[in-house]
Amino acid sequence: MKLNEAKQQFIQSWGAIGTQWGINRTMAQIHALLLVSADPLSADDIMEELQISRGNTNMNVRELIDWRLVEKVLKAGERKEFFIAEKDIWKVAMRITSERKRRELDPIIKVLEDIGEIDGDKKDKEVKAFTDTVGQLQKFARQADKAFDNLIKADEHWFTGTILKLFK
Amino acid sequence: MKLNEAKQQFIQSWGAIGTQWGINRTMAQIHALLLVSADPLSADDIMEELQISRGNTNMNVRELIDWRLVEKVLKAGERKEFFIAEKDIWKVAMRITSERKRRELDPIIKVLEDIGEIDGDKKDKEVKAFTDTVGQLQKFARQADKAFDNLIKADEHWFTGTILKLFK
DNA sequence: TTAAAGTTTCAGAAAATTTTGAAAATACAA
DNA sequence: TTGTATTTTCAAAATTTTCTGAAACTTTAA
Repeated sequence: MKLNEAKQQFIQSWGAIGTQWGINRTMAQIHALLLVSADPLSADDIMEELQISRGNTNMNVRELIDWRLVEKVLKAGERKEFFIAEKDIWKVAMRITSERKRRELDPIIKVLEDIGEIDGDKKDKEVKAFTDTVGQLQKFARQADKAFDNLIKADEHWFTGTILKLFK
Repeated sequence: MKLNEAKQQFIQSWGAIGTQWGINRTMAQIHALLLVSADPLSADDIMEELQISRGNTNMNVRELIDWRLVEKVLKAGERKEFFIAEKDIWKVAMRITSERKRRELDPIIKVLEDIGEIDGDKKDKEVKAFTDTVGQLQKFARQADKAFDNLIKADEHWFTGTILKLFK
């Protein structure tokens, strides 16, 4: 398989997978493109490569920067901005994990707390079914929350250089 | 907070979260409704409660059954079908995990294998950038694949009754 | 300053996804 | 069988999400 063909397939697949996980196709494609590019790309490069508009490019690059998956770099003597992706896949996974945790898990825990305590007869089977499920979810969500925190913390500190490298 | 109000909020939140993870809103809402219902519900019950059409109900219940999160139950003397959700959140998490693994991770690994070996000069920095990233992703995906397999296997066997219960 | 290069914004258009509802299919009782 | 209750299907409609492109804005060099 030729490089360009393989690149193209990677970009398309990454886009499709992103879609299934609630990430917009273009954002995933830009990410894929930057992940496999040797050098920083400009907005024009991305537009050209993916055949998308300037507005779309700008919005999704900004979103990727928000997620700390991509950053701006400047080239000496060039007025344009260029973009580069974090290439260490472990770091990428960590950033996505911590970002989704912050944006989604934390709010879930809040909702579960709000609705966990309800008025009404605790003997009523409808009440019981509700509080049982919500209680289980609370426990589960808190456990997951802690687990992710530890994972992220561990990665940001000492572990990084030693034990976790075994898994890379 | 009253039971019905809390139930309603749970259903809405679950739907919103589902959307962010690429699961359609109605599917998540039906799941939420069944999770907090004491008794099995019929298609009519679900339609009534969520104010959705019969077709929509049917499609999404079928999908939930596909995911092994919901099952049909029959009531003696009733011609209608009723539905009930798996209520053990640990099992729910396992099923979602193994289903997404099967549907998504496995195909990713296949794509990465297909595109991992490309023609061309391995000294070329474009080629190198591509194969490096794809190689890292392959390693990562395989590691994740194994980890999930072990988790699922462990849960299906001996562990279930003993060690893992500590985390519930 | 001015103007050219580059970036951002956002209303409307396009595309993708979800939902409806009625017809067809199926299951069951008499 | 036949008739009725129930479930399933799927084309079209509604909704949601994404994308475009041109105007507004910003930055920089001269």
